Amino acid sequence: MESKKAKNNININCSELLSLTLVKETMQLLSCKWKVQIIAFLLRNGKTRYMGLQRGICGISSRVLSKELQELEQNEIISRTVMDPKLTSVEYELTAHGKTLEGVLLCIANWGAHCKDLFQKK
Amino acid sequence: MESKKAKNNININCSELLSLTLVKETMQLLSCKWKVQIIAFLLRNGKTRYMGLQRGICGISSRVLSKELQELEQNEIISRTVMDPKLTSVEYELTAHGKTLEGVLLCIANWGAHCKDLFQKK
DNA sequence: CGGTATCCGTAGCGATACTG
DNA sequence: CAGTATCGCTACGGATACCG
Repeated sequence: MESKKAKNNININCSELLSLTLVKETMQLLSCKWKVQIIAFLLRNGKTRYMGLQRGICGISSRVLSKELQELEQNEIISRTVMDPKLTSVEYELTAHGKTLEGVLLCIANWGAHCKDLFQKK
Repeated sequence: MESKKAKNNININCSELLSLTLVKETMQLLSCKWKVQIIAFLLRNGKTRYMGLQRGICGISSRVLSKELQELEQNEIISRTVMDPKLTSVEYELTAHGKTLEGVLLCIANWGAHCKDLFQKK
């Protein structure tokens, strides 16, 4: 869009730009209001049905749950399985790929814990 | 691993809830549109002035930059130093605490890279 | 230079009703 | 049960203009 005005002393090399892009993209995958909760829930509880998710994740509306599940499915983080052809039972679970997010979430949680310690000491 | 599932309710134990809270809170700290870019920029370039940030982070408006810097400062991720009492020079840099986010960002970027590989193979 | 103040459009979320 | 459809709100972000 805009022209890069990095004529001054700002240099960004390729690999750094790349990793920044990766951070941004990954954050976008996760930064919706409920996505991390959905993922965390599935990490803990495994395969779960639609209503199970809605009951387990307190406060999420049907509309939003549906939308975020679709997005997670598009990104192949979760899989959707229709157990009953009459749509009376659909199961969601993390894909193998989705499960690798556990490490990322732990990393984030760890930092958060560290952060809390720091603020409590003051 | 024993997971208690009541008929209607799903029980989550304390430590799990706690870590989920930590993930959510940390995500909130970072999930504004430009924050990770500000942090990444400061990780690379170190101490930077206001205009330097605005030039370096392509597309951010003055208003938003200002707001996000304030929030980052409140969370003690960055520090703000007035170099000139007439406000002609103000420098921002990561605090020691802020620098610990590098690991988290790397973790996220790594996952993103892994993720891309996976999609390209298909 | 380093911000605020103001205005405005849109995306995101919530609540609710409804459908197959 | 597993979703969509509809509506309404508001908070976020972008574009200026302006100020000390």
